[in-house]
Amino acid sequence: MPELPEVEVILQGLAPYIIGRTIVSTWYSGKKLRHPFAFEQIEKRLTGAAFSGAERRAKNLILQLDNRCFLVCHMGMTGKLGIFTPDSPVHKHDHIIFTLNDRQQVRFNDVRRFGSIQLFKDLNREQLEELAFAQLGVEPFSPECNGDYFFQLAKGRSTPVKSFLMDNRIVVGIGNIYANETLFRAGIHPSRPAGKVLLREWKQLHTELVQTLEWAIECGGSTISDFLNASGQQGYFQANFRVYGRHQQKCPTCSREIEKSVIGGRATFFCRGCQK
DNA sequence: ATGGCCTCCTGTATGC
DNA sequence: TGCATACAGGAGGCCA
Repeated sequence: MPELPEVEVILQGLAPYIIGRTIVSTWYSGKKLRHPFAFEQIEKRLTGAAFSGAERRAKNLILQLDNRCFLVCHMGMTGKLGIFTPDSPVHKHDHIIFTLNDRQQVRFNDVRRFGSIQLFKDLNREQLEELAFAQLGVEPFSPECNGDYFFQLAKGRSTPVKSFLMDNRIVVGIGNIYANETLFRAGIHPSRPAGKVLLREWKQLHTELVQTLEWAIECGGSTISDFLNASGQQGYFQANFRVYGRHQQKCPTCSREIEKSVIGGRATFFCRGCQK
């Protein structure tokens, strides 16, 4: 589910509800998540602490507390963070609930449990970056992410350009949906070796990438099966998909049939006519 | 170093 | 209707 736009949408929806609020109590289902949930430590360190900031890094949501602690939330495939009132029924796959001093609750729900919430303590933002995110590539919206950057890193690489785009050591936040959509919009065939993509094509691809991600955020993200924002609403960028999930349908540009293949074990959609 | 495959987990869709 | 199987948005680990 959540790629960069969806995480951004959750962030924007969540932040106004939590900033300045204090954690009163924490509940944990006890079920195993992608990374162990340090329940006892979190209860001990965060009870009484207030949220002082919230930001997105790659597909992580970083929630900053006012006592040199951070909660790093990753949604995995099916994770959701939402705001609930205490009387709304607990869902089957709710795993973590923070109750705040205004009685509202932040609930982490994750059917497949590929997501996680991790505690980082006794450090500042800079140290968190080194500790948790040192291996990550550039943010798509940052100035250092541009056509030249892609071109330089892709030199000599035979990996398909789609896999290259989804490699978070290169650039973060791009999952299967936005890799498919961006490559279509840039006119680049997903299985082309990354090293064979020309500089001008990388520049075009970068432009399309930024525009697609921005547009998706404005649309509230993409809801394929179960993405919901922090208020429980669906996104509608899926209405603007041009290739993702549209195999055997006509290409919106040239009317050829959109094809489906598998690259790096992931469903891949493309138009042979428009993407070279 | 690189690229490809597998796995964690549950729910849903598909085919027999 | 029931059952088996494939597949789904992420990402890290393993192996060649």
